[in-house]
Amino acid sequence: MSTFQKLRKKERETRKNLIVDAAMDLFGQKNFHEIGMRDIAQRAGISAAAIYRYFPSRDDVFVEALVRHMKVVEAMFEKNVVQGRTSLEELAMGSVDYLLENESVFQMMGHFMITGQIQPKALERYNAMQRHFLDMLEKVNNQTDIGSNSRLMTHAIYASVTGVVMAFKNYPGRSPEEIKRHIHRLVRIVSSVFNSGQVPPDLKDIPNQERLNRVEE
Amino acid sequence: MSTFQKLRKKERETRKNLIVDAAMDLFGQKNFHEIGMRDIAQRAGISAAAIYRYFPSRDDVFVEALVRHMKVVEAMFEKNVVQGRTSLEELAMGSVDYLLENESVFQMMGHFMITGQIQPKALERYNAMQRHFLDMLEKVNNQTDIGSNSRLMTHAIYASVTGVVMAFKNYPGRSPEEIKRHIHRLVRIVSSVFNSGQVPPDLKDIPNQERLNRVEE
Amino acid sequence: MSTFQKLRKKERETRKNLIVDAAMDLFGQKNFHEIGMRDIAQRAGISAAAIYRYFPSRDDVFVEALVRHMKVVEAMFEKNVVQGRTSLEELAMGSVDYLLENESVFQMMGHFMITGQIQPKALERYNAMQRHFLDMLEKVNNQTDIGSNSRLMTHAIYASVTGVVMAFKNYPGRSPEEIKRHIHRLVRIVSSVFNSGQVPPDLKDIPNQERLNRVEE
Amino acid sequence: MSTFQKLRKKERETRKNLIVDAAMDLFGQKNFHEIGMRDIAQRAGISAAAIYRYFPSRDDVFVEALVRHMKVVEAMFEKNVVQGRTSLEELAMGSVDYLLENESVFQMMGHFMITGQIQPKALERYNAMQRHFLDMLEKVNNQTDIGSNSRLMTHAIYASVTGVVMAFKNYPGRSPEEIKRHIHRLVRIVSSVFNSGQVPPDLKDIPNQERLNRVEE
DNA sequence: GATGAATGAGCGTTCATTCAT
DNA sequence: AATGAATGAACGCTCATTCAT
Repeated sequence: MSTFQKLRKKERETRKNLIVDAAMDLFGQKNFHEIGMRDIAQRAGISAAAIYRYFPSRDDVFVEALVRHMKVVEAMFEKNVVQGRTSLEELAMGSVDYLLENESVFQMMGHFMITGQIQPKALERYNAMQRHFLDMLEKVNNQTDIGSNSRLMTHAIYASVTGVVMAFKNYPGRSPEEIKRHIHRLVRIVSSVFNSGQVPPDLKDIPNQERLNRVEE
Repeated sequence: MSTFQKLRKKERETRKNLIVDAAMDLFGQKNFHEIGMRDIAQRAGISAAAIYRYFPSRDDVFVEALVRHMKVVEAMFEKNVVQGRTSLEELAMGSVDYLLENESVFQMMGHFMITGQIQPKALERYNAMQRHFLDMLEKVNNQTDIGSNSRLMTHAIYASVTGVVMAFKNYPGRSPEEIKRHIHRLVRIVSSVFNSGQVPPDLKDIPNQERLNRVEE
Repeated sequence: MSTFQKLRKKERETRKNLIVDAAMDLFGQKNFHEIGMRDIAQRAGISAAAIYRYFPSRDDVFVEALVRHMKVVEAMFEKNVVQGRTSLEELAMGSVDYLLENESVFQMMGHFMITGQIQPKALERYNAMQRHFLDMLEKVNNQTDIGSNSRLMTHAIYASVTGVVMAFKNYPGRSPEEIKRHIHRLVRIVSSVFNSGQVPPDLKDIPNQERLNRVEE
Repeated sequence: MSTFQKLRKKERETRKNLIVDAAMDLFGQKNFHEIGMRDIAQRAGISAAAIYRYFPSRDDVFVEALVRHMKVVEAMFEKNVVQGRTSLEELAMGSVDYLLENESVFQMMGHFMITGQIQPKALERYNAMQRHFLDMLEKVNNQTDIGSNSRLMTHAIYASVTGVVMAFKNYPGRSPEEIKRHIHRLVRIVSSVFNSGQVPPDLKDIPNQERLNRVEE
């Protein structure tokens, strides 16, 4: 590839970033379905039509935005998890803080969880990320041997921590600081009970036929 | 208030109910965002314009509908809770099933939780309802004395159960039956660990100044 | 139906007419595909959205416009044709004059002839009208017994007269009067040659198998 | 003009041809209105913007393409016409077949005939071409001396043949083969009646003042 | 001379909301 | 009180055309 072409490509990448950034900004302010192409365009300082030079459709802009964030979160923990230097609480707390500090990611996650409406292409990417995150969580979880079905426990922990943010992030009438402190407390409680609590005996291991079409993969 | 006025008011209340009933019905059929004023009007057998005699905007109709749904859930447990005949798991499982069976209630809850965009008046109603639900949960929780800050624990449980539904209700590529089974398993795990797990000592009681502006009310 | 309802219906019909009239006016100025809903709306003095209260889609507006004109033309000749008081030239000349005086009908006919793109519903109506017109023409034609396949001759005459208008109606650089005079001359020539000319022997009658799937019906 | 300039001009002509060729090719594949600048550009292997170096607007490209097509038709007959070896029927049939086989040529002709909207410069080209075609037709017509105003007759024949294609090319519900057969029959009828039919006496010769501003030129 | 980028205007259609009756 | 009518604003998207490089 010629230097000229490289420059072109880089420039193009830069512009894509501009658009995605604009979309992410807006996600922090409005509901997914309230964000129009014109909004994104205005925010990015270009015309709505110009977006279509970089993304084939509206959905693709959002998919790209989501994927970028996922990569950031993954990278945040990857190293420590692999080296076994992370506790469940630490991982949970880190994820929670990221969501608290990145309104748009929170919004996007929520949107996809709630509506379930997601393009196949986007779905694939989203799933891959979620699976990877669950893998990390499971690895950490396994270090604290609790002698029970680890994937199921992982799901429960994942859901609980997610739920803490979902349920209280926008708790009305409280300042961001109060909310953060409250969520932190709840995360510690959740981490603690999952570390020390007991699991129903029949859920310590999932029956075989259920494993075959496990929910998690 | 004259008898005449009373009659007026009652009639008005009846018509409001008709509209809300229509909205609630539609909740079971379509995505919350896909329900238009015309849909509600048609279902209620009136004109779209007439709805505005009773509700100032579309959102208000929906909030009202949501609140009614939640009252249904509360009523489901009220009696047993008061008589001390309900376990944490039972309460959690019942709530979860209701959300699973009422797609749009789930969607609206999520909508309010995630966007945080809700009109003050509607917010008040929503909060009152949520507080009442948390009260019930706390009452049940207190029956199992775990010697720790019960309101905080209640929040943690509430968040965890909520999170289980949020995170896995739309888990892609699974049938509703598989999802229901999976969520049930997770709810049992959550209930169990919260019943038997240990809480960090410093969170067993919240410092006084925090109590003063408690998050929950 | 109550008087009130009748009034409503009539009023509604009036408004529909307003819209159709606007569409027909525009047909005289622009190409079919250049006429937008906003154009029609502006011409009719209403908003674009209002049109959708009376017609389910853009196409339906045009279909309605076309059908109305057809009915007018049919009615023009019906009586005289039935009573056998019309000559070929008279019929041809009348049709031609109608097309010359109703630019929009000319445009619509041309549009449908050329693009062939027409909704099934509209197609059906258009065909019915054309068939009826050809029937009238054939009846007139048969009065002048020329001892040849009359339907085929009818098609040839119909096409020729149509072609005279198509080919010269917009002949550039001529005044409407000049054009009208010229077209009239050509119509007389066409009528005359068809009345007196000879038809190829093998086309005096169409072979049977061809009749079975005759083009004309 | 310098050699350098000549080369320039020739090169320019070559590129114009490339573009027009592309447009002509596309005529065979899509509806005239569906062909965009990008389509033409892609086909020609250049950028859309580059077309504007050679043609001021989209319409100009199309007019040029149309004119070229017509030149092809003229060339088809030129030689035989000059040598007096062509009959009216042969000429008509050849033209008709060309239109049947080149859908978009037919569409564009119709487009110009019906809308009458055409830029002056393009109009000039179109007219010149049409005049030339009428000249050929007249020459053939004159070989069969019918003792009448030949230009008027030529117009009538031209219009009739054109009309046959217009009226039946898109006759709905018929296969292209059926349509072709039918049109051929009609062309033969038209040719025959014009060869043998009688013309109204007063049209055998056009009055002088009319000749002065004859319609045909 | 040629191109990638950009854009304004436009498309048909929907919908919550307002208002005269 | 209730309604039919009306509308402005918005939707995602396309396209001929312009322009800096």
